[in-house]
Parts: sequence; C-alpha cells; structure tokens
Amino acid sequence: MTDPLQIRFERSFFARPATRVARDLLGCYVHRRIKGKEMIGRIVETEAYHQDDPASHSYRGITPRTELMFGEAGYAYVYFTYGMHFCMNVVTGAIGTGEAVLFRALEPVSGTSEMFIRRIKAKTERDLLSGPAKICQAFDVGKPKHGEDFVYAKNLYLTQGSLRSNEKTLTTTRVGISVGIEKKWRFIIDGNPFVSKGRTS
DNA sequence: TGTGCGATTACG
DNA sequence: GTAATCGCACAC
Repeated sequence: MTDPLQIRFERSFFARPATRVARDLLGCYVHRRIKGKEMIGRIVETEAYHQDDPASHSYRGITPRTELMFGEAGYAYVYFTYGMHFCMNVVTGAIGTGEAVLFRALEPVSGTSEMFIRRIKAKTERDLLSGPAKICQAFDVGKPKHGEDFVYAKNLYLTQGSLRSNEKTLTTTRVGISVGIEKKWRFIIDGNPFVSKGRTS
C-alpha cells in the first residue's frame, strides 16, 4: 500500500466534470482529524452525479438542498437520507453546474481504532468504510452541530494518491467509479494509471 | 398542509 | 427480504 503523500489538491482539480474527478480521486486519501486523532481512508470507489442524471439530486435544478452542488467546486456536499444516514460528496464542475462525486467506499489506512469507536456495529476492518454512510459515521461527518455549514473544512481534507488499475482492496472487490444514467447503473473499472501530479499548495 | 419515498445499513 | 426513521420535493 502506498503511503499518503500529503499533497493537497488545487480547486481546479475539482472544477472539472464529475466523471473525470471521480476517476482521478481513486487511490487518493480522505483525512479526518478529531481531537488530534487522525483517520485516513484510501478512496477505492466513487460515483459521479450530474444534472442530466435522473438519479442525481441536482436533476430537478437548484433547491435549498442542492444549492451547494451548483456552487463552487471543492466543497463538501453532505446529505441526509433514510432518516438516519449521511453521505458525503465533493462538489465538482463549473459554478452553475450541479455536479458532485460521492465517496462510495474507502480502504482504511490509519486510525482504525478511532473509526471503530463511531462504527459501533462494525465487526471487521472491512465493515468500517465500505459504504457512503459508513464513511460519514466513521469520520463523524453529518449535520453541523451549531448551524454552520463548513465547520469541517479544517479537519476534513483530501490528498493525492495513486492506484493500480484493477487493484483489489480490503473494502471492495472492484475498484472503480460508477455513473448513474437514467436509473441504470453503469460500473466502470478504472483502467487508466494516474499521471503524477505536480505539487500544489 | 399532506404524502411518498430515498445516492443506505444491518439484521433475520 | 425488510425495518428503521425523517427531510425533501411536489401534489393537493
């Protein structure tokens, strides 16, 4: 397993079509620090959402909930569903387009004992981050406690990484992205090795 | 103001 | 297979 490089992304990385960002995020790292304890997960499955996809929240245009998806790329779009679960996206694309990439599964890299604290029902490491709502539970990402929107920005971030195509991981049997088109799910195995990215701020 | 259902998870 | 559980979007 590759060590996290701790190189952050520039906003321009996210200001591209969701399908591209979803692919390029595979192998990258999600960091979450709570009270000095850091948790890291490696992205092994993503899902791209955009305005033309009936399954996307942005399909019906700008609403109070989806306003974020139409805004500036790089912000976290976190939504609540089934009355109990939160799921996290990163907003992509140009301002005015309703796009985002959902973090569907991560491979635990470090801070697993901290993850188990919040993932009460997880029995194995594989259970920790193998689903979009599990990621939010493990990382304690959900409704802002005091009514703020972006309180997590300082402690939740992404860093660059890479991935060998068709690599098997702890949490998934298939590494890749999926794109929803008219409620039919197309799963795309990532076949393109990542080019190295220059250092960013 | 009412209602149907969801980008899910866990358990039987 | 299905309960849990509530906010959102749209119908009325």
